[in-house]
Amino acid sequence: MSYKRSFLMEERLADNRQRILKAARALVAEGGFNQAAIAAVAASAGLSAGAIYRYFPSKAALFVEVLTSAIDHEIAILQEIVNGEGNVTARLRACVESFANRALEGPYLAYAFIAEPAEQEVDEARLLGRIRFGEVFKSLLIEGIEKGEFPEQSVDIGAACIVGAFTEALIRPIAPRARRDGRTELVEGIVAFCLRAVGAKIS
Amino acid sequence: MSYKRSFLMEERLADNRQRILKAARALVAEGGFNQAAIAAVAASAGLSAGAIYRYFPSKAALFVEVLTSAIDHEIAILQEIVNGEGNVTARLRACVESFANRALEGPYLAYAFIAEPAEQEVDEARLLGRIRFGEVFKSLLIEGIEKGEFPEQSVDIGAACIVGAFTEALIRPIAPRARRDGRTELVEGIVAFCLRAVGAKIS
DNA sequence: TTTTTTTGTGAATCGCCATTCACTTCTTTC
DNA sequence: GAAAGAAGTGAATGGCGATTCACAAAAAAA
Repeated sequence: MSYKRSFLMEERLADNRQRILKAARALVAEGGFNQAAIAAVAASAGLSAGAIYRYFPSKAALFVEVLTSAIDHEIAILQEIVNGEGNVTARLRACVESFANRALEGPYLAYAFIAEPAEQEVDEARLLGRIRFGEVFKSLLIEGIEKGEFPEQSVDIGAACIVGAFTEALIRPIAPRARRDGRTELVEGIVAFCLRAVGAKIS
Repeated sequence: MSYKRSFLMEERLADNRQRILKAARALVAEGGFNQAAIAAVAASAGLSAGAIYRYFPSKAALFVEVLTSAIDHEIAILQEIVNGEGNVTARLRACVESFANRALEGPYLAYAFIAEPAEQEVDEARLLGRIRFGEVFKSLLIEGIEKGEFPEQSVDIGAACIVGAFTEALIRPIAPRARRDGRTELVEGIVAFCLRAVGAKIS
């Protein structure tokens, strides 16, 4: 009667799904969303174009998942830092540094995830991601103010500004095909900006 | 022999061109680049689709011009402030305020100009615009440091961060269709953030 | 093994718009 | 006013790539 997938089958399917996601991410990483046509993703994942649609309802859905899972990962890393040791200022610094360094690691990927135009849905996912990043910083700001490390200030706006600030500063060297020298200075500059901006004592 | 356009004819042509630009801007303002198909622009300008191509080589070129001229206008306003009276801190504040207020005035337009996905060329123009905005702030930063109003700092990075910060903070309430209450607070929050960030004395 | 259900294939379809172009209408020249 | 040139029209074209679909291969049920 009813069809029951064997365990191996289950696994193979799950594996296919993962391979599709991985292929998509890789293509985005090397050429942005443009390079990542369904046909290309399929080929790179060793499947046919049609098969993709057994795993994802649409191209947009696929890329939303690619983006979202990347963001999840990123957020997890930041969250770990936030929950870690040290005073708030140090942790804020660590967050910005960490994010910036990883972004500069894989330029195109970061560009695509931060700024490259894509379909509506992907864009919405991106906005959501930014908001989530904002939340992380917001929690730091709140803690910092509570502990007297930062002066009273609007945490919502501050959080958004921080995200915007380092995001923008990162995109410039990333976007076209800029060199990566001065990377340390860049990251340090961004960190300094953000720390001053929140009113941290030591800059 | 050779055809010479009468003065009236010249004028009518120039007028058409302007009308096309205006129509395009209006469409973008009300529905983003998506709403602004060539056919729609043409209709709205009282011309046929084909006619557009007598004035602009391509859709991209048209929108690049729309965007660029809007940016020019914006830059001119900021430049005026920069060249004006008062200490650097005050002028920086005025720039941010002025920009933010205008952006909140016409939400969709600002969104389109700051963030909405569009064709490659338009995007490049947008990046260029951001850089130009950056230059304006950079000049303020340099002056501020010279005059001792701001501490020593990386002006390039700082300028980029400022643009990113207020841009991001503006987009959140703008992007979907947010309310405009708390506008004053928003603008004030952004200004405060930026002033602290550059290390201005009074915040 | 045969039947049924699921998964995979990839060429054909389809939608979407910018762009073109054969033609009409208006301007200028003679 | 007629001829020649320019501007305007809008339906047809063209390209692109996501999505579908008729069919094939593979897996589970019988």
